[in-house]
Amino acid sequence: MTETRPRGRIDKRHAILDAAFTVFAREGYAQAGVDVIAAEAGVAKATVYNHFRDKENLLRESITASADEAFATNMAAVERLTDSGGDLRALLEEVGHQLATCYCDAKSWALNRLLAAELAQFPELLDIVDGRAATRVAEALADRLARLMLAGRLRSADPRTAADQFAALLTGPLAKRARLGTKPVPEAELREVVANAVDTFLRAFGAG
Amino acid sequence: MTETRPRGRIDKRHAILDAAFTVFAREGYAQAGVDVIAAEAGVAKATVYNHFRDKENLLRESITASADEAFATNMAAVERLTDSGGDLRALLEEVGHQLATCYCDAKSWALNRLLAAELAQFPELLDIVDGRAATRVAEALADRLARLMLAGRLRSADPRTAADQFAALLTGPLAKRARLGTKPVPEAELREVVANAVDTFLRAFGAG
Amino acid sequence: MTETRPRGRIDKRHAILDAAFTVFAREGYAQAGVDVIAAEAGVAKATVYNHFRDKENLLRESITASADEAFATNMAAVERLTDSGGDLRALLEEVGHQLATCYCDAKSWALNRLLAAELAQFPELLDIVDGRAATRVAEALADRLARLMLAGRLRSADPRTAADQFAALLTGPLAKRARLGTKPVPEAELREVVANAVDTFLRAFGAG
Amino acid sequence: MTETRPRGRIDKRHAILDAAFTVFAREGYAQAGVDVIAAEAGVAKATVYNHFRDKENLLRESITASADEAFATNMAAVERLTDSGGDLRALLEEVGHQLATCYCDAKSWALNRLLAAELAQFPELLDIVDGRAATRVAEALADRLARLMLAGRLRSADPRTAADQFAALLTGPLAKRARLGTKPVPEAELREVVANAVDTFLRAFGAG
DNA sequence: TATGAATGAGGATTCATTCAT
DNA sequence: TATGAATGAATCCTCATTCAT
Repeated sequence: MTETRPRGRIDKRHAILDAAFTVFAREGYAQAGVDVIAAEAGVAKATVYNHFRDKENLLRESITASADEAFATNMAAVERLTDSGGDLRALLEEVGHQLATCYCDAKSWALNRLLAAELAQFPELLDIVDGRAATRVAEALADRLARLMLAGRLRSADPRTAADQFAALLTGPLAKRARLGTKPVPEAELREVVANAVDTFLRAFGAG
Repeated sequence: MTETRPRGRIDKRHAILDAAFTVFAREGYAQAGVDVIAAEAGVAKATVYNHFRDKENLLRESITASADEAFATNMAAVERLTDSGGDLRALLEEVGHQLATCYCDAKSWALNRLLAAELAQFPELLDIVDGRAATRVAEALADRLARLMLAGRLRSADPRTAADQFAALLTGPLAKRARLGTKPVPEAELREVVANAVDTFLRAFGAG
Repeated sequence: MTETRPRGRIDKRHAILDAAFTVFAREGYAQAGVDVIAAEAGVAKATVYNHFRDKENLLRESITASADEAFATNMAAVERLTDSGGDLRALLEEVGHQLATCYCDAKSWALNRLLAAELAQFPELLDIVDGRAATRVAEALADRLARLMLAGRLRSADPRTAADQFAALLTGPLAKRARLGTKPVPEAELREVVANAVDTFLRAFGAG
Repeated sequence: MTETRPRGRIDKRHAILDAAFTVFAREGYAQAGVDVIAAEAGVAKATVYNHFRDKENLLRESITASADEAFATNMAAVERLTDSGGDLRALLEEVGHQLATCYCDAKSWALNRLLAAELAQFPELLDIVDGRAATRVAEALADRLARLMLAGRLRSADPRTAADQFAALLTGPLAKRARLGTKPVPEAELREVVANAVDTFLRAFGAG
């Protein structure tokens, strides 16, 4: 009763963004109907237009929100890559596992597919996702690896290359096993992929 | 002049398939207009429907043709991975470069994006591409790596894991630099990616 | 000026129903274009679809409305068949004339032709027209004849048969002279048909 | 082997006409597809166009053939109305029954419905059917009734009116019971309708 | 702001018809 | 003549968007 309206506004905006992402991911931008999104959000079609000028803008905003969300979870994983002097392999596996879990989240796959789908039509979307999530996460990972190199826990090498390859060793095999996200990857497989990635990474970048 | 008509049918079918793939890749399945495809193929819209019952089927067939094409070029690359007793790093770099070139081909990116885009709507497409190209190429690569392991040129390891990781070390960094195929990768960068991939791969899987 | 909007909805619905019946009758269901109907109704094509889900449903509803209309006029005629103790022949001729006028109305012929036309495709249409108009009118006519029999003004006979035959003696010859409704029947001919029908009817069913 | 071709031509023409009438009656002119007709006739679509210039002409010709057929059967019935000095009621019932059987033939209903359906678009069709069947049969019936009047077996009256009413007393009730031809009329009902018609007819037109 | 109604532009698909063999 | 292929026009229906309340 204290905050009926200001809250309601925000809730509606959120509901629409959520619905939009869900529907866009499920049906693709062109196929997705604004009425479907409105229905899924529980509002009238015109309300969607009141909040987000047009369909294209709605896509942009829903992707932006989704990228921000992905950034937060990915960063949480990367930030755990802090040298506490313990077992490096165990640390990498823990971080790798957490990253892999992020990648395998349904919304993450959806974002990637949606991005790939609409990239040709809306190239700015890649800038949004890169600028808000992908590049920043990659840089943060490179930062952490650089510190491990400096600390002598990894051999000296280009940290960006190392970061890209670490990520690639996770996402490549995962994409295959998850059938681009259309199939859940069992925990055991996920751990295997992570273990293989870390093993190769350490053979290539391990100190000494 | 020698082959007026029987050729015509096949030519038309081919022209439509090509046009379809181009337009689907450029605009996405839902956005793509059958009239646009017909125009691009230089036939009447109804002719498209005579050859390919409906739009969905046209997508399936154009993806199938595209997968077959991709399979041929990728296999040509993998088959060069034959131990001639020479420098293994050079051999891997040559094969890696050829594979990387395949991946960076515009049609290859287009196929991947289109696949990602329509996967949610048409899951069978992934089966088509996997069954006709991806899995077969991966297996062939694993086969070649297995023989190198057997010959003692690589350490003993699971060849499928090795193959997946080799591919991942190429595609991951390439996807990033090519912005999922929307930007051409300069030859120098491509060579750098390949060199990095081979370097890491050899550190991880090299013999002795 | 008093009733700006709420009226608008209903007006539009009515306009569409009228236009639909006109166009369906003129061109047949399959040939009729929804755009033509919309234009005739003065609304946008999509508005037709907003009100009546699809073309088939629009046919059903427009036939229903038309049947209701026909029922009203026909019943008004039948209800005048009330024994006021006067000249029976004159009474029958008056009622017959009014019925004949109903039958010869352009909309009535149109309904019959449309019904015949689409019966093979949409058998339910006959149920609609029978249930809403034809059967009810025939029963009402039989009721009135039964009372005349009971009152001794007609000989005792099966009232339904008598009703059917009375109607047949009107519609049969009228259909011929009106060329199934494509030609107007001059008033003189109409009176002649009615007189002949009543004459035969009274010879067959007159009392004593 | 003696007459492969000349026969084949005629057979094909016939097959197409039959198929056309069947399909037109089943689906209506506009809805009927020329390919469907061709398929039903077992020929290629273009062959239909070789024989019958266009769809409209095919309709005209198939209706003409159908009208000729109907004329033959109806005339056979009317011609039995010959005063052999015997029981007039029995004679009328026999002829009435035969006529009723003609009317209740599936092709006859189909012709009537098709005619009603396309009358608005192709008014000449009514002239064809009238000129080739309806009017001629009605005139022949009037002729026979005139002779019965002259012979004193029926009272003197306008023979055309009598003929029209005799027909109407059959077709009216039959149309109702057959649901315009969509439902078969059991033999018992048919006999009842005929008996009622003859009864009324004889009360109205019987001698003395 | 939230909504129900209205719309115009567009898209998949069908079909009568023609052409070349 | 009989056919398979090709086509252009038409048609149903959808959908992003706007307007009036």
